[in-house]
Amino acid sequence: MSDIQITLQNAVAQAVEHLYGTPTESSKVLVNNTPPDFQGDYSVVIFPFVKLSKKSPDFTAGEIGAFVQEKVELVKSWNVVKGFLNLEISEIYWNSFLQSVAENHHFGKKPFTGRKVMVEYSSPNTNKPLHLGHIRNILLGWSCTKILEAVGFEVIKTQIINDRGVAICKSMLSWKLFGEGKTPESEGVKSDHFVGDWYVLFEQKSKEEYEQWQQSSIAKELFNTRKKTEQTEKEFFKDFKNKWFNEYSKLGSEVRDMLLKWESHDPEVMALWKKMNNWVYQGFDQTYGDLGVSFDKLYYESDTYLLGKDIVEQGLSKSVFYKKEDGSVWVDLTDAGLDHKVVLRSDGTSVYITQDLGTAQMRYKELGCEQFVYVVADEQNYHFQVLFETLKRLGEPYAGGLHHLSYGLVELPTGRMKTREGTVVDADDLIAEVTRLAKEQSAERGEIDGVAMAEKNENLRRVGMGALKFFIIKVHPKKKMIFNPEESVDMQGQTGPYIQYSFVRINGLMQRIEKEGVDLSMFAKYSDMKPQEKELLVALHEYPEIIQSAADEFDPSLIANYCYALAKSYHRFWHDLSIFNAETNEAKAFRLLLSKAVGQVLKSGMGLLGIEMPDRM
RNA sequence: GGUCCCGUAGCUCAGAUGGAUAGAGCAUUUGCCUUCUAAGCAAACGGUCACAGGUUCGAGUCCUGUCGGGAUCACCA
Repeated sequence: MSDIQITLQNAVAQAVEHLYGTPTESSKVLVNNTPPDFQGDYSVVIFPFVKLSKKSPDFTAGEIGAFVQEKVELVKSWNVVKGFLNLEISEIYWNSFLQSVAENHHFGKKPFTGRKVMVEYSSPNTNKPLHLGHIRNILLGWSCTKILEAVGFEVIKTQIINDRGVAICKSMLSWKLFGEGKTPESEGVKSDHFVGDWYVLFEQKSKEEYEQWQQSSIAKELFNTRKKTEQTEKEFFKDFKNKWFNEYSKLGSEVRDMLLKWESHDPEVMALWKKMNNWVYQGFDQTYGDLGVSFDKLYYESDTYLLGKDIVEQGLSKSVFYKKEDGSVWVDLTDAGLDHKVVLRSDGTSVYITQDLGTAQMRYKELGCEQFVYVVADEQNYHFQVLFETLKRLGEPYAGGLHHLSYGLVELPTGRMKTREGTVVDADDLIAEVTRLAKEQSAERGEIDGVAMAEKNENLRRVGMGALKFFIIKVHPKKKMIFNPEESVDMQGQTGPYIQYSFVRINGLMQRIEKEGVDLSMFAKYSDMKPQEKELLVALHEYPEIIQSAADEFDPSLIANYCYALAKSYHRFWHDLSIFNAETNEAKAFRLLLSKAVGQVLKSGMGLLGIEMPDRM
């Protein structure tokens, strides 16, 4: 609710009490924006008061309208349509509002409140490069950090790196067996892709080994004795794959051996592990840089995977957890609609959730945040429900401030991306592709042919990335997304470049103001406001509320849709009205000031999405 | 089977706390650059808001059920 809407709510509530003698809670009064086809700026829904007035909706609206106009100076006029009271706000209000926006680069943002939140928005595995799914995760999370900052939080941006386990051992073993000492430099391959390639090779070699093994007499015998009725050989071996890898595979046993050596800190394995992970980090850094994101604090699973044992002890002593005869420890969450869940294995080792419990506690002690946001795909909804509920029962002080920003998976028109089928959309490829597209389209237009190469490249990089980022962020996080690599991302219509283009138009005006030294102070004498101008003012007016709801709901798509709507209104305004050649000097000043304000808000809003504005395009 | 999420135009998506005739973009068709950048503007076409009940002055929005799609229910991470 904006200040003016609250004023109107209060006035209506007063009117109802005064006219019909029944006190009404002002927050219950509905004050919406008036739809474009009607005259007025804000509309009050009158139906709820009809019971009190015992008169017709339109008559009631008239009585309330007269009272409100009397009471609130800023209400210039009112009219009634079918039970809706439409109120028009005076130019004085809009003019002073416009001036305050144009003068304030932080319009819509709140000052620092002293509150602190941690956002974990990337959790990559170190055995392969980042892909489109990671991009959605990272962009949503990054935008979320910007939005939380805008409402006054100090935000600690973190990533947890899954740098240990079977997966990275596969890459390591594969390189050790077949690598012949090759390096990313020697092969001229981006270093995280280099590591990923060895992982892929491992899977390939393992598949070959499995196929060969299926011909052995042991395999034939297993098939004949254990197959289910009607099961073909192919089906049987498909199901058997994990068991084979764990019990019969030579590569499988070598990987497990390597994992054990890693756990016992074998120097040779540790050296190899560090070497390969460093290659991956180098590659990740470049991709993060291209995406324009950064972190304040890094967590490595190799440091945290043993955490959580003491929290299990605490849980047992508080009787939040219970122990079975075999020594495993459990939590019973059935009364919260969840299930029984293991928190410690019978052999005393951690499971995934043990680690998360421990990490949460450690972070709280270390960072002192009151809120924690985890940006993780919706596959893990259940896990986070269990995690949060468990922390709550343990009485952790931050338990009320935990939030899982859950988002839907990115899918291809053919379904989920699959490494095995080679349908994974690689992050670096995609970034290169959108940049190429932006350059191609710019060349077709020829608008900035004369601009210096470096400046041109930077502008077009922003356009390409703007297209990609907007494409992803405009969709509500919890919805799954379809991405068609054939069509890639658009640059026309409801897109990032569309919004950037409206900014570029404004930027052109601002440069001209500077060159020609236009005096904007006479804007306040402009009184004949056009609908296209009012529409922009109303939109600007909503910006602070939009940021607040985006923060409350952890939903950057609200900002994206807002920016699009604002840009759309601006394009219409630009088309319909002359700005520099306006009818009067007052109109010219007003439109230029309005343009300036719109430009600032667009830049600010897109900044909350992690999208930079080009100067020219 | 239990729990959760989704179902809006041919396609991709908007539709705060229930409010006025359900909106954009893409695609298709058609207009608009001697005037501030046409990555733009305007128009046409396109809908039983999955279906059936219910709540009420009013339901795409809330409740119940049905049907479709997805996720998850490991001493995996």
